[in-house]
Amino acid sequence: MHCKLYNVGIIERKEREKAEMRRRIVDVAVKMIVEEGYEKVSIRNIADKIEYSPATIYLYYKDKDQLLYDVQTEAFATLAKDFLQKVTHTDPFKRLEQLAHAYLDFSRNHPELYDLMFIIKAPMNALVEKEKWENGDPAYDGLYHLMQECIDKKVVKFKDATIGTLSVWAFAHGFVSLHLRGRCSKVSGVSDEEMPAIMNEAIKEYLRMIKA
Amino acid sequence: MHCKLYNVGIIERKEREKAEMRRRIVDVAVKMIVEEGYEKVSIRNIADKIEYSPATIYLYYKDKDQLLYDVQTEAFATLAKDFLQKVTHTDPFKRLEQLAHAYLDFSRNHPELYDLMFIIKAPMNALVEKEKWENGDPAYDGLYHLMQECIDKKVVKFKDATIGTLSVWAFAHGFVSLHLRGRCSKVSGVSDEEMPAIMNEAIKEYLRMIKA
DNA sequence: CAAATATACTGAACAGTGTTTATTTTCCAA
DNA sequence: TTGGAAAATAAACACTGTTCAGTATATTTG
Repeated sequence: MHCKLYNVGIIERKEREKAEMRRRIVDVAVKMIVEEGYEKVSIRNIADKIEYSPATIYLYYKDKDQLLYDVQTEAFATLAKDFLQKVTHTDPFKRLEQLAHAYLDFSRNHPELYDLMFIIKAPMNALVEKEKWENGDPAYDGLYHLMQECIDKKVVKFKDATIGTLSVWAFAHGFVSLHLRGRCSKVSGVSDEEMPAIMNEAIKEYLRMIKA
Repeated sequence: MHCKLYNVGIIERKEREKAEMRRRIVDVAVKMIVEEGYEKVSIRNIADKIEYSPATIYLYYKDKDQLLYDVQTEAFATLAKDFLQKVTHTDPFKRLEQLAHAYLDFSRNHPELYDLMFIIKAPMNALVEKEKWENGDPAYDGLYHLMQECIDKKVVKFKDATIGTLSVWAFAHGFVSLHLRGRCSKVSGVSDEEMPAIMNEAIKEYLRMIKA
């Protein structure tokens, strides 16, 4: 007769080992994405580096999208760390300025991670029939509450926090993504070298304009 | 002795045929990208539809990136048509408003083309060691000159046309691309259905803010 | 401890991708 | 008609994500 297999201690250890394996997979994927670029991240390359067969990856992740979702989680964690360290001011509008510049800095320091977080489709495929994007939510929420505070204290022109939040985000993301995907330089004499300076200038001007 | 091969008429016909083949390739690629999505566009699928072998494509295009660059050219041509039809006002600021809304409309009517034009990396790889992005240039130039006119007539707050142009473009593109790549819905209760309305609202508010 | 079974892992294959090369077919000029 | 240039292709190469049958390892049971 088939009955209780494995005692509780072993089950716990197996779960721990499963989690550890997933960690190893995600860690090596993050390393590869940062050091060699997103395009070099393949199941086979990951398998090579952790010294397992490619098929083994599929015992820990349903597909590559799910794996990349966990890599994205990691990327958002490093962004959160940046924010926590750099967004310190007590004045809400100054905090908004710090946040915007921290966002731009992150995109420059970790362009491949930024790509995975905000541009690449793959990790979002892991969200089908899920209603929340847990990875992006904390960052969005942080900006949203900051925006709400700015509205409450009447330091910005926005009336609606959602529109204010999305507007600031879209403005920054628009610049970053056009630049990352090579659409800015090579149009009418805007070179790649001058882009960071122009972006900073534009963001400053935008913040000046939304200021109440 | 080896001497003048092919008379002039035949050479001309051959060149015409070469151009016609490229047309067929690009046309079918555009059709596929619109009807089946960018991901379904492969050299083999294109070859199937034009009834040639995959290797033949490489007699007319160095690689897929070069092919996609020509598809992008086509996409920009349809955007230009939209602009020409919809951006008609004599007042420069109203023309700016028309342009912004035409841009958003285009992204909704042709999301896959928008992707190829402004997000996907591949077509830009065709530009290595080229200093100008001929595809994007006319659209950028149009907005730039419009912006310059707005600045000259003091109907916008911008002082620098480059920053003004890039700012408006980045703002619109930021919204469109975040939405297209599924980053907007599924964050803190912003659903996919309400996004177009929010985007219109945000653009209107932005234009109000840049107005002098 | 040995046998039975549940779990972990992998080699090999499948179906795709972009691209190259050797070979064949088609076309044109002498 | 024949020699040679040009055009087209079949087949292969080196990748990709993914699946599955079969092997190896762990763990529980008799």
